[in-house]
Amino acid sequence: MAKIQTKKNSSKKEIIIEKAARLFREKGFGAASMRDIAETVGVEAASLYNHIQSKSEILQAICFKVANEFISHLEEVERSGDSLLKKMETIIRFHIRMMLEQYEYVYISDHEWRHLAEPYLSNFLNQRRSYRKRLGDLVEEGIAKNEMKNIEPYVAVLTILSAISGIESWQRSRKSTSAETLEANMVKYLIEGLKK
Amino acid sequence: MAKIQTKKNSSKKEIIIEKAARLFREKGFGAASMRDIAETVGVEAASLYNHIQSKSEILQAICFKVANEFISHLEEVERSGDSLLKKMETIIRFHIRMMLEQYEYVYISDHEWRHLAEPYLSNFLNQRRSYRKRLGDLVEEGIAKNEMKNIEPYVAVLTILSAISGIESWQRSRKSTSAETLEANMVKYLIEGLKK
DNA sequence: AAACAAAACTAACGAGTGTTAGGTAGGCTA
DNA sequence: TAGCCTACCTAACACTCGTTAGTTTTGTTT
Repeated sequence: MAKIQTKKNSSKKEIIIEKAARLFREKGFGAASMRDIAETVGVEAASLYNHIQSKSEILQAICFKVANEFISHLEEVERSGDSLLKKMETIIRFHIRMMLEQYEYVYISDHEWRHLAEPYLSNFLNQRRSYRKRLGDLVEEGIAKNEMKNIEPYVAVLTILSAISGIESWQRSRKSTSAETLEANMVKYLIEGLKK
Repeated sequence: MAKIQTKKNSSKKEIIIEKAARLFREKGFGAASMRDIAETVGVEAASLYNHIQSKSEILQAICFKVANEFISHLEEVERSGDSLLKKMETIIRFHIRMMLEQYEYVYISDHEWRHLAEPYLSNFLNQRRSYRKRLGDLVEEGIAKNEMKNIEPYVAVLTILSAISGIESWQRSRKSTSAETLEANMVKYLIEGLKK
């Protein structure tokens, strides 16, 4: 019998994913059980299966939602007529804001993707590799056009993306430094370090 | 009955920790079972308990070994008479080399510490916070002495440490870029971005 | 050869895992 | 009102988990 996707169904599914995301981030994918998720949703574990097909499906939904957002933003930036340094800054700011506004989802996509089942795992890694390659091409062009320092593009991209992903550890203690200060200073460091 | 620590005993314990580290890194602490570890050691799971006290103990040993190495290196650098920029460069290079040479251990200390049990968890986080604070003080002094750009010290430290920890994702595909290129270019990016 | 301790083994424990089967209450439509 | 579908429930299955108990093998020392 085919599942009919009603409004109620899809919104409950979204609630489940949202609650699960919180738990996956706090305890890790493996340590967060279906019974844990069910409890925060306010339902028995078995009832979750009226809305989702498996625990894996939740992880897949989260990882690919995030990946798609980054890819489509990149395509938008690539089409723009900005300078290469400006393009990189736009991308860096987008990453930082995603990390601030969609913390749970981005964190999981960064740290729990290894628990994806095949073929989603390979798929995810291919998208990731391709995304980084395209960022590297932007840096390479920026160097060629004398906008940027001669830093090996792969290493520059790795440095930038890793630095941003470390905002995760700021999220746990948001007290002393504001989000604005964080964004402004990290952009300053990463962009001025890249600028010729 | 007190356990007697013979030479054989301690070396077998080290083997167990080494093999476990590999598995913790590959599958995560939660997903790597004692039976997995036992298999790679070439023994039954129950036999592991002749050498270690618990699965947690393995994680503790790894995390604190790494933490202690970083702390004692920092103390050495603090005592040196180098400029502040040079001090930071020394620390950055040390972090990168640790990431290259003790990949498994450093990775686990970076990513699996959340599975530590109390009171080790709090202890670990305190050491981490104190370490970052001391790095921040170096940056703050570097700014005051006009050696460095005025980047919020906490953000600068976060950026540096996160960037380096991202070398993890390079380790998985070591083909195109050599370790030397990686170190040289990352140091260049992080130091020149910091230099006034 | 006898004695001893270290380190391996088998077997099992209690708890927790994702998931399925089968049943029931409540609301919408014919 | 009768039928139907959705979303919940309880109960259970077939594992796997870390760990312990009790026993046997192995290797060294007297």
